[in-house]
Amino acid sequence: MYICCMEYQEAKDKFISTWGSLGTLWGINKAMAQIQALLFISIKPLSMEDIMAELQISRGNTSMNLRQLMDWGIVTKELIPGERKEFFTTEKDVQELARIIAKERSRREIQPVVKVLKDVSSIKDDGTEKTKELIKQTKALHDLTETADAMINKLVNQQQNWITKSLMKLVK
Amino acid sequence: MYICCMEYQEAKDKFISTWGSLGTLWGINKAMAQIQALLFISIKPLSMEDIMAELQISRGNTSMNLRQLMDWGIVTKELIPGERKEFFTTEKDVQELARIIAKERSRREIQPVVKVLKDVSSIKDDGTEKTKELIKQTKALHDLTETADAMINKLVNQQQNWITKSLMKLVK
DNA sequence: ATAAACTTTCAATAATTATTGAAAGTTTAA
DNA sequence: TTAAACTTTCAATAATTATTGAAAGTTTAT
Repeated sequence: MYICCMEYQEAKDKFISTWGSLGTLWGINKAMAQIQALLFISIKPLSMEDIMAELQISRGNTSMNLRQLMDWGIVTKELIPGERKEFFTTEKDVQELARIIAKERSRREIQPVVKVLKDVSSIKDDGTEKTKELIKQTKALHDLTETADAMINKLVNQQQNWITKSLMKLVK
Repeated sequence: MYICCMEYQEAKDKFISTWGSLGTLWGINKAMAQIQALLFISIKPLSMEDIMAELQISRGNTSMNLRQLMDWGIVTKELIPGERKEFFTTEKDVQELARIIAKERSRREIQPVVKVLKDVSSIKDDGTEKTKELIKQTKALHDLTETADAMINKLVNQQQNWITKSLMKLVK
């Protein structure tokens, strides 16, 4: 029994810490990613106490990061009848999770950059070579960023269905 | 003429600082992203002095970040005949840039995570519900991450040719 | 071999970002 | 209304990450 639990615990810890450090990749901080990871593999909603105890983080930290996860739309409060405490769950479907994250990142980070690129690439061409280069390169970046963003959103919006599978074949 | 140059300078500064703060999105720091941005819109190779002066950063900082950009394969040294100094250029084609960045990020960050997810999802199923959940969820994440990574790499590897265009239509 | 011109390294410092914990705020039960 | 149970806020602090600058290293020209 000891062996069994060690195995589970070890795998769990490894998952949570890895997912936590991956946080930067999808633009969130360590604690936020770890809380999400913990909820993601939990078989029931967790309270703030549970999260604090599992991840060894303070009440304030837990509260603030849960709030952010809720702002992202990844975590939701769960009211359990007869319980005074609040409980939390995360979206369990990876497809839906990916969809939400892609949409939020696009809105928060990519769209503002696309706008700047558009503005910069729209300055008046005064005929100098450096201005021409600035316009040309920012325009290229604008088009690429917009296209990539659109494609990721489209892809992520598909259910894991025949479309994705056909695309995989086509792209291969 | 003053107006003209202000316009250019303003647009340039805006581009460099925006691209710099976007750095986190593709996993590099501000100075690194700014150096790359500066080179990206420059009409000729720049020396370390040029970069230091333009971005107002120290010699050491410039040196270290140029080195990292070279490690990424985004920036290359240019030897100019008769010049003692080293000059630098960045990849100017956005498609190629995207290809390099996607490949490097995949190698540096995504692959290690895929490996952990694979390991974690491969632990022995001891029959408990929590273990089953851990295995199920990390497996789902593994598949998603691997698929997404593969697709991004594939997409980014295409030249902006008929394939990409057909995909866009299909996915729309 | 020497010195000038240049680049790299790295310990010290600064800037930024994350975390804590206790006080203030809120909700519920009695 | 009060007090207990709980959550949020936020100034202080800790941890992390970026930046500096000067010393050490390298290359080239003479």
